Amino acid sequence: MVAYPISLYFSSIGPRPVLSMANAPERYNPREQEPFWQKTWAENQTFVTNNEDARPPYYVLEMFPYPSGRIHMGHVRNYTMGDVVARFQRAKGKNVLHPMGWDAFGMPAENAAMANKVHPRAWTYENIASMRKQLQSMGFSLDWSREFATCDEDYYHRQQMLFIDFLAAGLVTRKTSKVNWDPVDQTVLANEQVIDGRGWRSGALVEQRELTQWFFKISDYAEELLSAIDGLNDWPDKVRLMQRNWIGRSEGLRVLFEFASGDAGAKSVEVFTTRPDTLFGASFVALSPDHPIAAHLAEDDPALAEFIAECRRMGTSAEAIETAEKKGYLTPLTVKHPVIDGATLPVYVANFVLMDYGTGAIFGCPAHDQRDLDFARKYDLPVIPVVLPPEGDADEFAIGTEAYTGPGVAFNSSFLDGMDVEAAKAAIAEYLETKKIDGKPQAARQVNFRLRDWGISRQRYWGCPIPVIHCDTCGIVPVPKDQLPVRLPEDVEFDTPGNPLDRHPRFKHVDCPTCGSKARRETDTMDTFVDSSWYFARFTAPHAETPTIPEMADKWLPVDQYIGGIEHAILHLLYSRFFARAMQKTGHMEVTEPFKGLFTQGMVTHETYRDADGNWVAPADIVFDTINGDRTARSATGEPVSIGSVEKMSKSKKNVVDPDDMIAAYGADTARWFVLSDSPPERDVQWTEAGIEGAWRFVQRVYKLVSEASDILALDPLTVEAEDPRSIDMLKIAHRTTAQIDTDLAGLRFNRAVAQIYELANAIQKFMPVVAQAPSMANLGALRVAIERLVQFTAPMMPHLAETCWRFLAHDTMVCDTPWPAADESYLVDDTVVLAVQVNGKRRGEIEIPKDAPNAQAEAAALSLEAVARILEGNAPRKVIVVPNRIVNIVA
RNA sequence: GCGGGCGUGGCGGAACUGGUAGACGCGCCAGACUCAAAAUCUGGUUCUGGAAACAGAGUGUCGGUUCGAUUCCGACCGCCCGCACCA
Repeated sequence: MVAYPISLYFSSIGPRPVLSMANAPERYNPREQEPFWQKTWAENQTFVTNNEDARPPYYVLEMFPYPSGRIHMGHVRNYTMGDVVARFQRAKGKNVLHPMGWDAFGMPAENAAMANKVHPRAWTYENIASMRKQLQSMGFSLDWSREFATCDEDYYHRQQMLFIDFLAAGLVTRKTSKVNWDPVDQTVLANEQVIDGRGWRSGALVEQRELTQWFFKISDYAEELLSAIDGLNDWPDKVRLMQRNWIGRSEGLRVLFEFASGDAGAKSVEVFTTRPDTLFGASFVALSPDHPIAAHLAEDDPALAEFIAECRRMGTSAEAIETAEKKGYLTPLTVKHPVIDGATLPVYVANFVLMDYGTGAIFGCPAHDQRDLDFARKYDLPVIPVVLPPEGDADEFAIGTEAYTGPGVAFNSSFLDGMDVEAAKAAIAEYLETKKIDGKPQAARQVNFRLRDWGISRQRYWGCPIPVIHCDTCGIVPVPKDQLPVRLPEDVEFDTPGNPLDRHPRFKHVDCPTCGSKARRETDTMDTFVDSSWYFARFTAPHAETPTIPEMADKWLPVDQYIGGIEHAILHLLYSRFFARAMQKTGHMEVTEPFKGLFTQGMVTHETYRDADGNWVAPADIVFDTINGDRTARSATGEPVSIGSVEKMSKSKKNVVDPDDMIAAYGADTARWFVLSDSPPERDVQWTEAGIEGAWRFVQRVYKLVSEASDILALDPLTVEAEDPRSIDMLKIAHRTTAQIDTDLAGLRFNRAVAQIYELANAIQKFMPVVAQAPSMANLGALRVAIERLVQFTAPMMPHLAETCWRFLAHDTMVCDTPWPAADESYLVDDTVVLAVQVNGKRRGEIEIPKDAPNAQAEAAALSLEAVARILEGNAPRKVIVVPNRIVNIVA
């Protein structure tokens, strides 16, 4: 049979399309239909959002992609979910904003420049062009008129304006911080470029190096960012918890320890502790390798200097520091124990003490802190338990290999004995606050945050230039707004590592905007997290001369539904929350929380394959056989291939499926349906060939169902109305499905909505022969309701197929413009309910009784069951529990 | 190392707030249609025993709370995400 393109039959979306099922192709052809509808939507500007539209606004946003060059299945899944939300809300009568852009600055463009001699700009925009094409072939309801890339001059220009405003508002500061330094390549490395302590290109041992850098003062907002989490009710609890822990508010005590011996270059050292109640169990003091006292000691102690140097070769990531073996260097210093007269404690320099948390010095109480305990066991220090667990015995309680960190009462602790942990903390604080060392109180209570200021300086080319000039006379001078943007120069070389801006004379050497004397332009660019911290606001007025138009930002923000990967749960979301506050402070909008609803989706995974030599093999190059019931794989050339574990799709393991291939083979709708089916959206989904084929079959099934239904609906209705309860059953299912899908889509439980749609399709399929045989008004009416709803429910997920089907049902409008159907409550209630009957919690039968029947009736019906009587053996039940309309449990 | 999460048939998963475990899909088995195959349709499908009725077991492991636990609590095992310069 010749597959005529349906577009021949529906050559316009005008008011009178020609409908003829007689000539329609038997199978749905996405290659014809998908481009047709995409073109139709584009020509009609169906998804272009008007800011002035009177309908209630709804802003749905997916985390924008990095333009790596190809979309991957993770993108397909993420953007399909967002599109379902957008199309669903649109059908619900909202004015939906659903934009797309590109997170386009970043390291890969510079790496490509070094590897392939291609300019980062050219590389990036080429990637954007091909990815845009790919996304467009998916049929997403995006407003492409608002598209931008963060590397667009327009965008980074406005970002520089924001920086200048933040600087004026006191939200920016400069201070030193450590970076990974590659001594061979003479360049700063990202954490991911440090592999086992060595630079990824040079292989040289990485050193920590101090640089003066730009920071956003996010820590000023620590308390506010923490407390506002309580209001983020539409965020996953796990993300809220992660953010709380990241901010890490802790109440503790700063305690001065006076030196007893040795030359520290100071009279005392200040430590921060959250467990001052364990002070009587202290057995050492440890300083960060970056502590000034450690530096002072190292001046005359080459061994210590070497130890500190060794610590600095660990790289700067917390992960590297904390997973390294705990090591300490015993200094000649001792300190006086603050609460035990005459006692002294040794002072170590230890690799696990961080300079930028607390005071850079700690006291160790090994009995009640695991890290301290490991350290004490290693260096043979005393372990004195001072907190007794509830029901513990003070004479017998001892610490083995595990520290006790739970609740209890103080003991071995002089005047604290008998107090619980909280009371002991208060008592010791009160005591030390009144004592003086060197004229200062020995302790002060302090609220401390783990959250550090946000370092935004990057010594790289492909980022937003920080718009300031360093003048020897005037100091730091912001570039005047009328001289913005500070443009990235085009003529740069990537032959040598390091920052091309720093060796670019015309960029670097400028005159001071204030005094006109020779000055230096800042050559650091901004962290790409800055770019992604306000793009959601820019989408509300993407062409404005200013960063935002405040009325537009306030109209749309916060984003009603934000969707992206869990890997962004902390940094990106926290930075964006900070940015919203900073933008409010500087008058760019009123909203302080950028994302009202947040959804974090899981990854797309796939089996891995390796050939006999252990090389990874791509799924596209594999043929599967079933031998003795076992699934085996071989390469296209017949070589055996072993099937490995299921892992996140990654280029390195070649277990990737190219969305383009899927779209070419099955069409966008099938790919969309597959990524929504089965797996709950927050969980990882495994891509399987069987799964995609199942989705393809359902596409064809819907098409066939609708075309058959449209034939039946064209029958002449019987003039005599036959009473048919089956039409009522059909309507009940249709309305029940309506109610369920509404809840499921609103809650982003796409997999459940998919299951509902399958059930509706199954029911329609069974009902159609009934209608064909008895085409009464009631039956025809029920079929029309059911089949139209089936098409409407599939529309957000498979929009092209749904539009085609909608035409078959004699509509001359588009389904994407059709209001969402409502469930009729009267079809949702049943007169009777089926209750399970349990004996001792085990299901033994069921009873059907009227809904809301009295408990006594349920009990009587349950006891009259034969299976129940058999188990009771004539004995009276000890107890009967009736949960109305749910269950009866008999305790024998 | 620290913080967070996940674990249910052969497979993906469902189960509202502690109330019938396995909806729906995939796969498989049987049947229909076909010269045949594909496609499609119908039925079956947690495991063990049994012809069946039915009985027993069962939601990573071990234990606890409860009339009743996939759901709550504790310990453990495995996998995943983040850890501030990947995006």
